Amino acid sequence: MTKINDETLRTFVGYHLKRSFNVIQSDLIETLRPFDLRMLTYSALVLIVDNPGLNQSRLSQIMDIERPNLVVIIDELEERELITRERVPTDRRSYALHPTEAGRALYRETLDAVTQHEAELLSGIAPEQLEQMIATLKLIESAKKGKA
Amino acid sequence: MTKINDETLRTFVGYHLKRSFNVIQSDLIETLRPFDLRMLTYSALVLIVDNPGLNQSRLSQIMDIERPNLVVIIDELEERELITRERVPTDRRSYALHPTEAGRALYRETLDAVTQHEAELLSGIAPEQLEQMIATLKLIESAKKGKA
DNA sequence: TAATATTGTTATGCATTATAACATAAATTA
DNA sequence: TAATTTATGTTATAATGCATAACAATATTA
Repeated sequence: MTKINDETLRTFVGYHLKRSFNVIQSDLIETLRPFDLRMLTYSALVLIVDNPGLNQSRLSQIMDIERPNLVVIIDELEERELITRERVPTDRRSYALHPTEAGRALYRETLDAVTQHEAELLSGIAPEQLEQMIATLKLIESAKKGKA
Repeated sequence: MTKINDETLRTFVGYHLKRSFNVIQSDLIETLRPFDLRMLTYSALVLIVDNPGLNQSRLSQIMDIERPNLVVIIDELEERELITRERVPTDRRSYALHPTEAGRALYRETLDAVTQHEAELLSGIAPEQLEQMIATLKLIESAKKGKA
């Protein structure tokens, strides 16, 4: 059971990002399981509650997924009566997405659960250290190259 | 074109991790494309070159993927004659994975390319700041809960 | 009005990840 | 030693994630 050498990969920031994200993702998946939500459906619900009336195009942009892939997510949320699709009078191509009362209730429940779980997972790390990391992560995020 | 509010999601460390990782991942995918390598096949190649003789079980552990999923990756690397599978005399169940000379050559080429691309992508960020972030990411990584 | 662009959708394919079941071989136990 | 259990690699299968092409309906632009 000799230890494996991953020092070469450790020279990459992306490797560290992926491995630490995996840890948080695993925890999040377990946290959301009792609510029968996956990461993407959860993100969509949160964004719809916080931005009532937005349409699917805008939502897919902020979520960084393609429009076709969002359709099934919205289908599921609508099927579960957590959100509604409403025709927009001024642009009859698009739907305005709104949360239902049940959607807002689930939002509150899950927000508490997710917040608590992440806080517990990261409880050994100083808040200022996390804040500083987030600042750096934002810099990386804004380093994005044009996708064309 | 009103701006979307994602402040709620921004309260989660995981959200920042995912978004910044997406940026690095996109860049990495483009960097590896000319070599006809994907992230997983690349990681496997690097780990095999750096740990010649390891078996698939150990490799799947460090790569955080299931054994069955590693098989196709190893198949591809072997098919391209970048690595070899050799029966281990002392344990005839497992294969010792070794890089070929072509595998080592590709390793050197890609390592240069990936290193340069990541450095360029992150050139606007102070190295000390990145180091500090990596230290925090390691803490998160080690916060992993038992998967049972 | 005619041409072009946008929104949401369907269909499709590929990559990633997880699980069950299995053959072979090794390790453990009775 | 014999029987049981465990480990390794494999196949098959399924769920999810993600990307592209093509389309109908509608809006915008030329």
